[in-house]
Amino acid sequence: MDWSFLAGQVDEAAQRLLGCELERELNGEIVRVRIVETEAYHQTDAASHSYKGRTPRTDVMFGPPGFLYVYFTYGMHYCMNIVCGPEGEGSAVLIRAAEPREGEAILQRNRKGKSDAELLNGPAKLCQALAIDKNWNGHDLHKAPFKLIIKPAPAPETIIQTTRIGITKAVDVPWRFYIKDNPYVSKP
DNA sequence: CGGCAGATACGCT
DNA sequence: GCGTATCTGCCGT
Repeated sequence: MDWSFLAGQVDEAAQRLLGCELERELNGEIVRVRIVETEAYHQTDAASHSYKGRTPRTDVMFGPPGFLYVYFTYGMHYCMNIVCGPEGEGSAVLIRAAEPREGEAILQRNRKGKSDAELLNGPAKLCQALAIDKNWNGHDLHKAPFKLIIKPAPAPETIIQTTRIGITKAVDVPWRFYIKDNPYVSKP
């Protein structure tokens, strides 16, 4: 697979990831979801974990695209990022929400019986639904076993660009992107 | 349905 | 110590 579509500017990569599918294998069963909401984080951006430089925690963000940066927050939640941008630059795209495409029953089981629009409409919910935890931090998506793969897709119809959610620094940077009128977005 | 409190552990000061 | 790229349950409309 060619990862060059994520190697440019991180805000462009965040938009290219919209519409792409994530396919997850769980106990031999397939779960497939479509990304509908993303946020970009860059090392020159005070809201980014990479802002304070390369540390053991943020190291993977400075690597090449196609790796996962999974962090733990609020004492109980995981959030999943896809490392983007050129190697050496600390940038990644947070996957904030997705739309169920296949294996909805499995998502529901992982999400305490929630269904449809409440399965994947938030970064920590998405990780819970797809069973992504700290063991996935630093994971190389290029390599087998492919229990998680990403399938590129053409750009969706209309992309809305706005400010990011839940941050206290660089609050005006408009690096949140989502598919217009999509009911699976975390917060329209 | 909107607002608020509480949960809870880790990285960094 | 402190702040956090969040979610849930509980309260009131």
